[in-house]
Amino acid sequence: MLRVFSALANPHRLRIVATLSANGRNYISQLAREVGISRPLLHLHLQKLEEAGLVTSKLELSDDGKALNYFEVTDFKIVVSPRMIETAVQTLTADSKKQGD
Amino acid sequence: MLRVFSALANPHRLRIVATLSANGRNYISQLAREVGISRPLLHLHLQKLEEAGLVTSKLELSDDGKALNYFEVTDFKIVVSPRMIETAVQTLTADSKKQGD
DNA sequence: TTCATGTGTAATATTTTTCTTACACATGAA
DNA sequence: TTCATGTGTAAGAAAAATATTACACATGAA
Repeated sequence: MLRVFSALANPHRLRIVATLSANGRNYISQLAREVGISRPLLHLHLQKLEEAGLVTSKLELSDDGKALNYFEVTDFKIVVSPRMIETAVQTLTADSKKQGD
Repeated sequence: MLRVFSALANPHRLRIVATLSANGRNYISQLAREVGISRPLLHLHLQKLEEAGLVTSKLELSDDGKALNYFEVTDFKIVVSPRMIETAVQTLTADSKKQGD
């Protein structure tokens, strides 16, 4: 939960999710051009989104032999409310860092 | 929106919301003791939660004359989905920092 | 007056996140 | 082979978030 909120607490990552949702699945290099950020940076953001379970990736071979890593958004639907947070907090560890979705 | 996600992207703040939701309104010093963090730090976190609209504060005079700043959670209910994020992203400014709820 | 309680905030670490730059490796086409 | 395209990641700089410490101020009770 904390991991999900952290993933969404960044303008680039919100745009990435929005773009993937609007335009459908895409591979890193192409998506980087569309979103307007560098590939290594996008790679980092996609990693966080994937760890949060908001996107998934699948490595595919293109016709001309390139290995393309395709990303797409998952069908998440999270209702955030005080009660929901009460429940979610119980899953936080003592050192309260990131952890199991 | 970004502001809300950022506010929730922290274990202390999640606990603060959960505590206020479970135990009802409370003033800073008392809440600091319950949550187990310093008062200045709690003050900072409450500020972020209030800017995000997740809690509200009200200054009150106690019977013995002390000025107590009471906080309570708002009745927020936010449904987070890819489509919702598509919409929310449109409200991001070019320099994409925090901004109007 | 002094103590215990409450309020707020400024200045300074400290820690995390974010971002850039550079490297290494692979494939098909020219 | 060289070029254009794709992949990944490591190292360090830069920026932002987090946390501590210390200060200032107020009130009622002892």
